[in-house]
Amino acid sequence: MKTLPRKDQIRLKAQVLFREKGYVASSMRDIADTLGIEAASLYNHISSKEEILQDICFSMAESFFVAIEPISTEDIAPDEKLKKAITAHIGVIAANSDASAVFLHEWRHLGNPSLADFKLMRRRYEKIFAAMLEDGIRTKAFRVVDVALTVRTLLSAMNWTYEWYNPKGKVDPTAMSVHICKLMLDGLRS
Amino acid sequence: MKTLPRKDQIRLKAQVLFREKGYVASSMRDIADTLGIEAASLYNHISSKEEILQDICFSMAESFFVAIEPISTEDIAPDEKLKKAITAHIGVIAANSDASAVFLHEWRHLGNPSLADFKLMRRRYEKIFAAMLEDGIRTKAFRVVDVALTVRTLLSAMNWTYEWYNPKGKVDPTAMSVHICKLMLDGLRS
DNA sequence: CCTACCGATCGGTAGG
DNA sequence: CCTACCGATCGGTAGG
Repeated sequence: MKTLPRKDQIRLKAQVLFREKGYVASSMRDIADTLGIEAASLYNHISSKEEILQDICFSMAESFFVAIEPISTEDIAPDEKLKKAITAHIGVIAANSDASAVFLHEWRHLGNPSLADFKLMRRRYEKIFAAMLEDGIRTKAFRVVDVALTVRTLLSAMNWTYEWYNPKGKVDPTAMSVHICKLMLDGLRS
Repeated sequence: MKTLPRKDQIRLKAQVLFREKGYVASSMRDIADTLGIEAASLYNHISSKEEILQDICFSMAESFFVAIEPISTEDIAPDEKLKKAITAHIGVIAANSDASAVFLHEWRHLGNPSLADFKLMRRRYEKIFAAMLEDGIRTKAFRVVDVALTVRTLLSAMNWTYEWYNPKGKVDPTAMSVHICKLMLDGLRS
């Protein structure tokens, strides 16, 4: 039961506020209140409000890459690989639902150069999924689809799931993953 | 080439700003600047900043209902009905991409009672899609799925499309609809 | 970590 | 539709 470093406590509380009210509408005083200190005291641990947002966004990006990259290089069937990737992605979201919400919605309030870096990382991440789809198309495991469009649809289908881990988990991550895998691979038709 | 009423001009300019910077980060002075007037002058046409957000959110909600409700009562096969509904929904987004972005992301900055009304409308809208899925499951056109979960996945798969009608339309709405219909009904597997 | 405070900006009003 | 202005609040700093 070790107490976290103050900086981590700040990020954790800020995540919840940023998710609930949005980054811009959350003030430093709001964050300080949740910690029982004055707003000015926050600046002993962080240098700016935006630094908190940066920490959240980039550490989440890191988590997604760490989860997905090893899978992308595995030598398994395309449909199995995609399933593992979907499951891993949703697993990261489920384990960090507040941070995921912030990562997904508040990144645009980053200033440059962080904003440009963030967009590049996102493109890199999309390309990993694109490569998995292209592999599947080439080996005839998947039908021919517009890859860019399918990647975006797939990511959107996964990225709303943080909402279900809101206050208390309604559905477990495994069930979500199984559902989305099946829907994306085989569709709704019986 | 009739000039729009000032109030509509305000909403149109605000849509673009709210989409780009978010509702909270967009000031009344920002909006006034795009119209070449002073911030104080806006209050001759609207009563508050939030009223603009309300107008955008509720007029979009209205557009979605107007598009989807007639389809929901048609007497056609479940898969055809779902296709028409997806096409109609994406059509509304494509025709109002700025307002759609605001509708989808900024609604939470509504105050009560608007916020509560908005959430109710959204639930009503989800139920229309849920009923279409349940019909399909009952008649064996669709396989048995978790309906609530599938509705959310489907809506998410459709609702990112406003991004592709950003500055200039990259893809036409018809292509987007065909793609998403096919993916949702038959999946990725060949 | 606090007190005390800064300049900037916010949504909005009064009065014309 | 403008000038002039309001109180509130913002992110952040100085100094201890």
